[in-house]
Amino acid sequence: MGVLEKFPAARRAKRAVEAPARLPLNEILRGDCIETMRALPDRCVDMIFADPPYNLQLGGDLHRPDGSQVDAVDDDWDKFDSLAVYDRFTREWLHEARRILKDDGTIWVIGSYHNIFRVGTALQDEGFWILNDIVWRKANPMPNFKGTRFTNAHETLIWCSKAEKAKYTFNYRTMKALNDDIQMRSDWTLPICSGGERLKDDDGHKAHPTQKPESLLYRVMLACTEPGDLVLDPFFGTGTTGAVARRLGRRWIGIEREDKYIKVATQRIQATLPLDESAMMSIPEKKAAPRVAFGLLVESGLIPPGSTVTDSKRRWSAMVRADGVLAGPNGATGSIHGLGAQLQGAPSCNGWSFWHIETPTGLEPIDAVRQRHLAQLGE
Amino acid sequence: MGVLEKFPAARRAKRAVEAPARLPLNEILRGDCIETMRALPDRCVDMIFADPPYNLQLGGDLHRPDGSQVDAVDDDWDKFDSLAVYDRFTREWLHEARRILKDDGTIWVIGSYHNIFRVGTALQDEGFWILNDIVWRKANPMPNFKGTRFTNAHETLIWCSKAEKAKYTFNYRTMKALNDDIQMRSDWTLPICSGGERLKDDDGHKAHPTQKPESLLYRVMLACTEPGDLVLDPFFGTGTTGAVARRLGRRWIGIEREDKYIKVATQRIQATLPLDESAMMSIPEKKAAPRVAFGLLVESGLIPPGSTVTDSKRRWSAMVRADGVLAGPNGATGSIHGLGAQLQGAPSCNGWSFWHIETPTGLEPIDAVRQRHLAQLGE
DNA sequence: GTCTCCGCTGAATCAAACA
DNA sequence: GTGTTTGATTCAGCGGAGA
Repeated sequence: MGVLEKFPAARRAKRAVEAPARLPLNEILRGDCIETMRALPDRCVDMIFADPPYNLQLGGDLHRPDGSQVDAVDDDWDKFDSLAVYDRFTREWLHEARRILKDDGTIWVIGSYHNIFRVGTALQDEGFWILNDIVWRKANPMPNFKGTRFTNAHETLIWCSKAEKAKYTFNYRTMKALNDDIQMRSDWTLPICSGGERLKDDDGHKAHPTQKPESLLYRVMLACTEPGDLVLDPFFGTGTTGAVARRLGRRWIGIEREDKYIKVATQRIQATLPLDESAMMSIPEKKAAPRVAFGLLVESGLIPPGSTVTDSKRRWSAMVRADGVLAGPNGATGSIHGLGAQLQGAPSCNGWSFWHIETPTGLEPIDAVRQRHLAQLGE
Repeated sequence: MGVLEKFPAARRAKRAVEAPARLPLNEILRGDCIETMRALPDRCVDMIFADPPYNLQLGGDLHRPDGSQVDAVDDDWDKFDSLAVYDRFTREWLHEARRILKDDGTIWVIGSYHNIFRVGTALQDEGFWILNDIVWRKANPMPNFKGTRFTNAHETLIWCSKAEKAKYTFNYRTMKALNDDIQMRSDWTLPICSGGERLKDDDGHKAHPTQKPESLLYRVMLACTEPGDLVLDPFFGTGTTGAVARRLGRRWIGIEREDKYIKVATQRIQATLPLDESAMMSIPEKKAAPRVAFGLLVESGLIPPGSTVTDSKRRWSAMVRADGVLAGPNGATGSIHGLGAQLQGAPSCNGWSFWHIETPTGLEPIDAVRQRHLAQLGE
């Protein structure tokens, strides 16, 4: 388990090379999602976003567990039969999705209470590891006209890594920045897709019944992919995933069965302009900065040997030795981290923020010295 | 499907008589929930509220950034050997629950992403008919300390009738009144249980690791039961269900395995005073003011990435990045507030009034965009 | 008595690089 | 793989201490 955040350029470049040349990039593949995924190689996509059907009227692709064909318009088959059919369909496409997902990739699936519990169970059973369930709070849901239930005002997304210990990309800082510097929560309030964003067919009717808002895909992709990553959407519909991927400089593959949606999506994506790269940049993560050993600052004279460091409340102090080791009270010594932990009796400690040096304007964390040093290196 | 609302007094009276005299009313039954339910007769309760173990599968210790340790749920009752074992347990207790539920009764089950998909699947498989899934948005959830995921800020409740065509009670008007005369939605924002409501043991530690807030049960019971109805909670814990039932003039049965919880719950419920009947229909409730992050306007395309913002006198300008961060002159970046303060050399700055966008009619503060967005949300 | 500051806490599947 | 080292990481609400 681990988070890949702002990984080195080498890895990003590797990603671009990894994908076999024969992969159909930035294209809509026409066909059944399961069969079409079967034609794609193992471990070739960085993220999968899936908005599977949940009306159980899935057409001729569905078979009962015994193999017999299901007639979707035949309402004789009971609820349990239909649930079993839906489960089978879900497990099949998730199985293929898992095969073609890279080991450090993630999958997102969106649904409502009609199907999301089946999907979540199938995800866990296939070995995916749930990282979060996300609630999309619709700012403007359709009211419950009959007054028989609560207004169904949300949908649920499930976000999974490929396995419990798998690494995955999560752009924590970017999400925090997007939320006014407060951690992004698992509930997202976004308007439904309407107005000019809602695609219409030639008759002026909505082109697709469940077109998702671009803002939703925008947040998903900003959170869990890097520019250049490959995103697959096996239920492409009107191509919201493709449009947002193009806008954010991600590559994409769409799978869609119906020609009318392929037509609409193709036009839509062609009309979408990629963002300028400077506008796309995500927050540089601290983890990406080159490491600076404390000893380096001592060597450089930025923190001279023999100087004294204290914690912010001056409860403890220590002397900086020439080798970068701190000498604390009662003969205690250690690295900036080790001594800080030792004195506080804590399991661990970030010495960079714990220790401070005296300046004319007051105490300053030694991390500030490191940052100045880093800034100097960068020039 | 049908809703029993404002049913005639006759029906209410009938309910009171229906329950066999031998039913243990307003009592905590000590024992395993499945075995104990087996001893109850068919179709005897009007509602079931269940807060089963979540099967959290937590790993090692978790520390806050300040070094303190998170007091995690490590109780034996939350440990299951596998998902299969958990599923079997879930199906068994749901099967008994279904048997003792009246045909026009409803069941509520609460859970998190660890277990709720298993629960939802099992509910559907047992023949329950999902009416809504409800999201409890926690006003004050625990943050994600390591920055590895989205803050897990909600739990999910599933509300079911006994069958697709079953009648059930839903007090639509009560819910609407409770929500400032707007239909109650499927997402409820409520604080977690803390402060004086949180029960402590003799040592001053929390008596139960997962005590639910009374406000949650209050809303559930107001929505789906009538005074005099019988509510069963098979995982009674510290008795929130019993306390709220008593307060609202409902009858209750609790099932709990552990003596320490029974003891606490008994005291608690004895100390709970039933509401005056006239007071029973209203809840004072403060509505949280919606907070709109700048990034939300960027995501929504209201302020497109790449656009330029300036202060009112056009002394400074900055570019809006895709993540909602502003990129100013000389490589300076920051949030709308942070960069504004930085450029002015001020300790702080209200970015909403400081930054403006160009419009056909001149400069407009970005707060105006926010206000229009809020108006659209209708919140 | 009032206001401010500080500390504590909550159903959590919570690190990564290097030797 | 395993163990060690480095160092990254938090929000809202309540209540007690202190001004």
